[in-house]
Amino acid sequence: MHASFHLAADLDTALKAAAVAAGLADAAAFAPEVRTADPRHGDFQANGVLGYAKARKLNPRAVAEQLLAAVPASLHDNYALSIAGPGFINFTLKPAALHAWLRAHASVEHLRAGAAAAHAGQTWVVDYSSPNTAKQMHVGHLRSAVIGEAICRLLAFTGARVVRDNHLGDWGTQFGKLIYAFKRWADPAALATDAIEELERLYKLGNDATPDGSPALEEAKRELVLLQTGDPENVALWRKFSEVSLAAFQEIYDRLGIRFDHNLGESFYNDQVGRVYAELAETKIAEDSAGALVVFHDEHSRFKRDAERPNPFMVRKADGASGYASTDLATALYRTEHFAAHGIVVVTDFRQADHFEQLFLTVKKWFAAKHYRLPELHHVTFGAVTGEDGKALRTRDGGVIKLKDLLDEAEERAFAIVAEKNPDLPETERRAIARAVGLGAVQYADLSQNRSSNYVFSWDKMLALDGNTAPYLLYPVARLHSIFRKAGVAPGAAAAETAASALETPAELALARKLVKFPDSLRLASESLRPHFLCLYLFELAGDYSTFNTADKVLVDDPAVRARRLLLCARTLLVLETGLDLL
RNA sequence: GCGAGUGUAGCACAAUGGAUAGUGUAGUGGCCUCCGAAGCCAUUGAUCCGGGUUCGACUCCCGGCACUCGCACCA
Repeated sequence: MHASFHLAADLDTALKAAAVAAGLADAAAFAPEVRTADPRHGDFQANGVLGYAKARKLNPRAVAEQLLAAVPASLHDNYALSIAGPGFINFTLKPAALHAWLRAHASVEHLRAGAAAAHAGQTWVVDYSSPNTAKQMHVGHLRSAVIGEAICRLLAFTGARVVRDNHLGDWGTQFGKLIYAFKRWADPAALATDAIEELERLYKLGNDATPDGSPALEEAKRELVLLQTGDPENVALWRKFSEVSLAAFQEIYDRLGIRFDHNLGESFYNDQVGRVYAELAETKIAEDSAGALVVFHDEHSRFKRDAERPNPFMVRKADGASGYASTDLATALYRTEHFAAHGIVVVTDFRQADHFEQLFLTVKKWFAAKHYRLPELHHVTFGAVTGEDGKALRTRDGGVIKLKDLLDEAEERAFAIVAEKNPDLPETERRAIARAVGLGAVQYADLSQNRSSNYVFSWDKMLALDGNTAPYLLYPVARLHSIFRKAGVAPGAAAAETAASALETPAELALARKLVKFPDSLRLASESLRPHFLCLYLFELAGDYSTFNTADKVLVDDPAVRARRLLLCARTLLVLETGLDLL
């Protein structure tokens, strides 16, 4: 039945053609606005008739009738069409069409093939996680990593070449301080056992020992100059800091299923900021202000200069040093030129919104002046993680929670639950389940909401066995595998599926209707860079499956009924596993 | 002070300008000789306030209020 993957997109195309065929005035301007519908009304609905008719003083119901009369006959094979209310067009898939969709989408390749249209042939650079080296990752680093990775997977699944880039904070004054502290107080034994922990201790020592105006700070600055001018000892130390840090980060990334293509930190752009200065000065985009090189965006009400708010975008500090604005500018250029990025996505918390807005404004002016191709620029923001009291999440004694400890606790808590619910399982299996559920719960809890406000962290809620949580989604996966074990067939075995009879019961039809909407949820999630649309879809699918599973027994004696229910089970399992794999 | 983000049931969240604002938790009442009850079914309860645009507004615009955050050499 389906030439393409998106039923909504197909309907949109069909209605546009129908508008022309029906000879509607100004048919080219008609936008059908097809979207998934509330199941009470059908599977898809077209809302565009209302606006179109209103603007031209036509009766919307009459326009809708003209459209339906002009629609290709083949559409009626697959859908029941109706006009409702003031002029909505409703499309309800016929059971045979649902059945055909199920038969046609037998593997993840089938799902991927159609989805690839959204970002086909494009290169997207995604900048996420991006911690500072010489410090451990803490709870504040969780969201960028989790959200960024989900966005990468969504873009890749919809056809993009994705460049995962970890923009490490590995350069700047703090490394002078760290070297200063390292040379004085480094503990070789501690370095051998837990290097990142020791580096972090030295980092704090270095900070505390070098207050403004102190001789120690001057000494730390000299260490930094030595580093920047290639002093072998300091360069070697700095390299060691990076290596130790990356090794520690990778342990976390492994647990979260993240593997970066590049770790192009700020240091990588150290020798590229000169070009930024030169081009911004030459094009008069940047100007001198109190000795610093800055860009003003006066034409933008938000960044307009006034007595209270100078609002500069500081490209080069008065002392000649580069700041993060300059490296970020160089980074944007590198990603555009070297990776030929069609889009750049930066995933950081919302507090950096002003910075990135000014950065993007500057990039636009700069690229336009130099006739560089401008990629799509997206800043994906999210709120802070807070405790249940609404304040920043901290340990009991007020310290910062290490990401490693948080992930450990997630696994332990999940293990306790698994041990209680399934005491009969062997230890190794309980551990494996606990890892999947615990880590999955942390990631899913983060992805399932689209909050730019703060995110309240609650162990009880994220590990709850019901509600929009990872355990709730993993449960039907386990049950489905169990059913196929009992049935003695592999999910998706083609021979068994040909025997399937027509879908019949309300629960079967509801489940099938949900399954065919998977592509639309992917489109929504990937185009808006908001993974929670996919989470919501999977949650609803899991619910429809549970209802089906309770209402209709799969392993019944009638071979045709059994075959069609196994077909439904196979596709549910496929979509659930494919969807969860993207998160 | 200026700017940004966020305000949806007791709590936590959803709603791509569409039809009667969805879900989870908590509360109440049902469902296991039956493929995993980590489940299912039923039920009570909400758009911060005031204007505006629109055939239609949680959504867009204007003005308040509340909370969080950002405002020149840290990233």
